Amino acid sequence: MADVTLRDVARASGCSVATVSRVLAGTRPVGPETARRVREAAEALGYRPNQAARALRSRSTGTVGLVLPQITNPFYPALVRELTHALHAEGRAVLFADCDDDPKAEAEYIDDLLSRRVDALLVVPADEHRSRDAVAAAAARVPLVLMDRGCGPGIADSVAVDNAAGMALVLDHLAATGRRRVCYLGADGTASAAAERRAAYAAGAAALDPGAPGRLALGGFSVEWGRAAVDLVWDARPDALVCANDLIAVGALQRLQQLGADVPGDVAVTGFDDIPMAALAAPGITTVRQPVAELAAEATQLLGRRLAGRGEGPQRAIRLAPELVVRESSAPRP
Amino acid sequence: MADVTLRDVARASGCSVATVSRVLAGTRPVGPETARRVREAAEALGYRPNQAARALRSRSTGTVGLVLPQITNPFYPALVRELTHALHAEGRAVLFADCDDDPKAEAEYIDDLLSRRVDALLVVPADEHRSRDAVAAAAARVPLVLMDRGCGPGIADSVAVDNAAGMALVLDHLAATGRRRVCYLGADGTASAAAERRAAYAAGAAALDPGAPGRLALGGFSVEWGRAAVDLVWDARPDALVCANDLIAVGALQRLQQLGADVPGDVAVTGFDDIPMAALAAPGITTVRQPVAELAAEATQLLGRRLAGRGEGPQRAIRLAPELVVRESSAPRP
DNA sequence: CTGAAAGCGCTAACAT
DNA sequence: ATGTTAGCGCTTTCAG
Repeated sequence: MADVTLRDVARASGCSVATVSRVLAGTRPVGPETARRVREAAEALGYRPNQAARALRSRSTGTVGLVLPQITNPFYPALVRELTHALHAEGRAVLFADCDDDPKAEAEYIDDLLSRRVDALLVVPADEHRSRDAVAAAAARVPLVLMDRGCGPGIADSVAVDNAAGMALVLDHLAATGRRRVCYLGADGTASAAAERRAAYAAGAAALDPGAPGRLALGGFSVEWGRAAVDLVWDARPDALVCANDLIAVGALQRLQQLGADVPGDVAVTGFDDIPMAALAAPGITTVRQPVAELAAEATQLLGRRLAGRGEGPQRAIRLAPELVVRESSAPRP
Repeated sequence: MADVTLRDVARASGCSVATVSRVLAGTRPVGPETARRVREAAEALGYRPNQAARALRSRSTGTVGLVLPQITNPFYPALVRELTHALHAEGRAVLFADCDDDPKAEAEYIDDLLSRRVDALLVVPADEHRSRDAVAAAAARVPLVLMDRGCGPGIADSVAVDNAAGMALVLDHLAATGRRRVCYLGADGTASAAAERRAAYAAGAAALDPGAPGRLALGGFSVEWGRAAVDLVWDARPDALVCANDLIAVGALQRLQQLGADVPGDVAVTGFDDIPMAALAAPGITTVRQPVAELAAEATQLLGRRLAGRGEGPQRAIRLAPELVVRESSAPRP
């Protein structure tokens, strides 16, 4: 099945390749009768434009690169879904790379995507510091939007949830339902999500109890850490465990169950992100829902603007307000 | 920052573009001294080959399309991860599309990927029947491997887990641990995974109890269905619920908890797939682990063979044996 | 072993 | 409104 090209369509419709190109790309006005003939011929021959040729000539592939640290992190599938749908709706295709939390692999993937001439890049950086050089270099070549995590100031446009606002929602809710001895089970990394949530806890927890800001256990964003962290704070007799994300909360719940603690009777547990598991845990986990669809829409809009405006304009850092989802894990005690 | 091209490298290294191309692509022998000069010049100028041009000329983009029904289905992230890693290891890039369980969108994405000149396609078909035409048409144009689900016989190479073997592992395990009144909570679709697991249950359950093959509730592959299905079979006083996948098992567990049934004391529960949630549920869910990395490796190998061999050879349907993962949800009663 | 030259399929000036 | 023509950057004959 030989590929049918513009020439073939031109021959079949009795006009020049330029005209055919104009009809199919809609770049310039064309006589209605000619246009019809061209379209019929194209249809009849089953013409499919060769995007490689188009890309070579027009210096635009209609493709954006998406670089993630770990697709298996349960927060990302929903983000990928929304991003790819938003991008596809604009006729763009998505080149996907999962760098497995390795900044070195990340740099290589970014490089490869650039050499494949992506029009733009969407990056969730693997590491606040070590991703920086590669991201900055890439941002100098194509429009680039950072998502979910930052990697230093002034690097590129960025879109993320307002972590501080989310943590404030949690603390307000716990205060309103009578919790006072709160503890924070968090992550110690420099990743922006970890740092911002930690800082917001420290800033807001004092309103509940003067000792609260100091009651924290810092580890990683994982279920295992959630289990381990409970043991580190259990002696403090907390009545609420504020977790930096849902995975930690799931782990905490498991360990509390082993210890025979009643949730929410003895202690409330809260998470962050609202991954699917948060709703399915027993009890359901009160958490902060990231507005994933809106994050994706903002990111693609930002890209669209840069792509249209030749990269002009000041850098933007967009923060979207999250929403508190109250479930059983923080129900008020009777 | 103007792009540096082969010409620039040629000029800088004092030889022709042809020679530079040969050095960088390694297609033909080149004098060692010239090669060194070329490589140095390329390095110094920061040369990056333009893949669009390369693709246009060589009729190969080094890109494969990956079409999924739903990235938010918790089984797929791990598969995507393994597939992209395997493909990247061969220097290929991955164009990703999520068709949201819609065969029509799936057909459009496949079409788009084809016009972007992917070298090959990896497809998890959205629907056994309605995906068929688009997949068959695509398979006629590029090497295509079906994964996880089929879509009719004779369409393309395929790689999937051996669902019948997996179900047999579950039934053997339940028999060995003294369960007799088993019920099946399954999916009614024509999707191959649903049909094969259902058939394997029907075939194998008779060995436990003559009535077992008839005790089944059929719905969808979801948590909600798992919850609802328990009520439909509860009157039969089952001592084991065999679920068609882990999501159903999670739902069943939730409903059993509400009913005050003890798992595994009163009733065992098993799943299929071994998604992350299966390990994290309470109790942990006994399930059938799909060999995801091996599935990905087989699929990429199949593609590689077709890509090298110009599409020759008989169609292959590869089935990989799964592994039983025993957790608390099916622990023997004391 | 190396260079010159011919395109891959398409779009964008430049003509008409 | 349409046709002609010149490439985009690269690989690949074909000569030397």
